[in-house]
Amino acid sequence: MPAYWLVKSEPDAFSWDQQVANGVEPWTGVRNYMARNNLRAMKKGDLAFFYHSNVGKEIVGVVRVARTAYPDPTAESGDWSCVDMQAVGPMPKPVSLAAIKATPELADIALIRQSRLSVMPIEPAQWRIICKMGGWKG
DNA sequence: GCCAACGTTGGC
DNA sequence: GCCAACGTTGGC
Repeated sequence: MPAYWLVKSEPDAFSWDQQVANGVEPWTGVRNYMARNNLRAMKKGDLAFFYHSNVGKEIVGVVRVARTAYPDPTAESGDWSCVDMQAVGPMPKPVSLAAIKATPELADIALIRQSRLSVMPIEPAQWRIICKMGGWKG
């Protein structure tokens, strides 16, 4: 059984459309220890929501971990990691931050509680609720 | 564009 | 090792 995650990207920097166009994409640039540790805990086949921060503020798609953590080639120094993400498909109905905040069952989600974290785990129950909200047929 | 939250840095 | 200053993220 796969684990579930949420990864954030500013669409101005790297958008869902680019992820889809590229197919498999290295998820680089994470420079936060908690987020890095989450990257390192990912297993091949794990699924993650792709969230657009700043612009859109909604979950727009689902990606799969295609390669587990390896040294981030974009890091000039330090002990940083990245994984490879593969686009699985778009959310039929993107799930907005406002909709997540308005859902009592999602009040504890890290997206709200730790708004600055860019890579975070998602509980299976939370994953199912968001999939339902977005019309995702997993 | 502002500002709150919060992680990181650096002086002591 | 503490903590103030600083920088960054990200919602509004």
